Amino acid sequence: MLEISFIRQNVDLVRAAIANKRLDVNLDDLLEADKERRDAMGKLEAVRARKNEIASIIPKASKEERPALIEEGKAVKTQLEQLEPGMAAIAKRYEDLMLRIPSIPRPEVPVGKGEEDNVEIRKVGTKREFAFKPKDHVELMTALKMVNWDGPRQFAGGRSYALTGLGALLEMAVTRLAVDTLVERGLNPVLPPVLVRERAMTGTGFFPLGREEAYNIGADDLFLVGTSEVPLVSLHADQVLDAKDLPIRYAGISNCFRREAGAAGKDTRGLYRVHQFTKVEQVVFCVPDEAVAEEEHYKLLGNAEAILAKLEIPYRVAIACTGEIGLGQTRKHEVESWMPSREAYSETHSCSTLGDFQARRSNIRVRLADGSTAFAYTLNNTAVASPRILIPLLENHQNEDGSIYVPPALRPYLFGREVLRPSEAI
RNA sequence: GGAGGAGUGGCCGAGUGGUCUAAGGCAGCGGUUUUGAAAACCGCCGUGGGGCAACCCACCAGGGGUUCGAAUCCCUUCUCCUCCGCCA
Repeated sequence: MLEISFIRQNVDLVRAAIANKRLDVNLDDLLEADKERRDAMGKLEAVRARKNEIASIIPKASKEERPALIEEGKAVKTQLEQLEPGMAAIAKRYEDLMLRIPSIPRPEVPVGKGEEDNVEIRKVGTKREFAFKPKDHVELMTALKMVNWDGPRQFAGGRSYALTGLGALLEMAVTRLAVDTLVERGLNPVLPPVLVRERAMTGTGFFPLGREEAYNIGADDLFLVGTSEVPLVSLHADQVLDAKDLPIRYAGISNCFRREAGAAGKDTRGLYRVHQFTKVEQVVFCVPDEAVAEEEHYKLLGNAEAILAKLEIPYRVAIACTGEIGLGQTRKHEVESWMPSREAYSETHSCSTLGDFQARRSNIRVRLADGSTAFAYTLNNTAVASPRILIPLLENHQNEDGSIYVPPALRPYLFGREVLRPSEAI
């Protein structure tokens, strides 16, 4: 969410952000609603002022004066009752529009429409040249008995799966490797709730635009989160943080649930795009200072890269163009891991700065050194998301016989195994 | 799930229908004093909105109601505490 006075004073900037982020909200509607709201508020407040005035005069008035004042008070009350529903409707329209106004992308973000306009920053590691025909993760995992495909798709629906045996251990291994790496780097691990109220979804910017993407537990008015960013940011909703305690850095570990509503029929093979997955997510709260936020942003990116290095996965880093960054994001880097079966670098991590966009919606403030308050800045980045990360891990580390090389960093979490072999599958 | 109690500014806390325009304390900010710091003293000090300004409006967990007037009374939702029940 942006500040309305900022929007009024920077109409062109906001208009450009809407166009560049390819959103369809109409800024003129908002400006009109704002004008209407202020006009209506002026009228309403004048009546309320009179109401308050009468209420304060009555106790001091003589017995003779009172009846007339009470009569006027009643009239004023009737007037208020007539004005208030209109005011509520105007305010509702204004608020609905405000929730759809994006944050302003930072200057370094390239203007563009889609993925093809993202700008590659660097490639790390070298794509492996196979001396044999590499298998994809579906074949590899099936041979290693790492996954049960058919059962879940029958009883739980499309895009469902069950990780079994070494598959289950491997997901826990990459998860634990990521958590341990982050804890060593000063992040505080959190196992948060994944079932949340609407306020948390709106407060973090996923609603109203992403409503179709979330599972709704209708009977209890709760939603399953698509990322632990939602509960982690909400952890400090309605709080005033002390600047001395910042930055706060969390490592959230959770299951994530996504309906993939706009992706019907897309990436249906294997474990690339699924409805439920496990993710370790980094979330940071810092003071509202662009330089500090930038430093934190690159630290988060560095943490993700350190994990990929331990997993020995080749990847590239790109800065996402305006058309590819979300409503609240002011800057986003994607980390894309090399996936041999897709013959492409595909997204496994997403590192974002949101400025005070989420903090305004969630009412997260900071008390600064001079005693004043301001909205905090928030940032987040994936550390590891599984099973998607298993795709580059298994495909890049496969041997001709279908066995899998285990990078040393992962071995302590896999009973010391250096190789996973189909013949030893559990 | 049942019964009872509670929710007031960054924090603690007073306030049971009318100068509440929310006491007081702590914390914070500015100053005096000091070699420096602490202490003491003086001043400032909730958030948001409207207005050039004087000033006005809203907010006492959320929503609704009663009243000329609500932090205060009523209904409802949420959260916390105590006890009981059920359950991992």
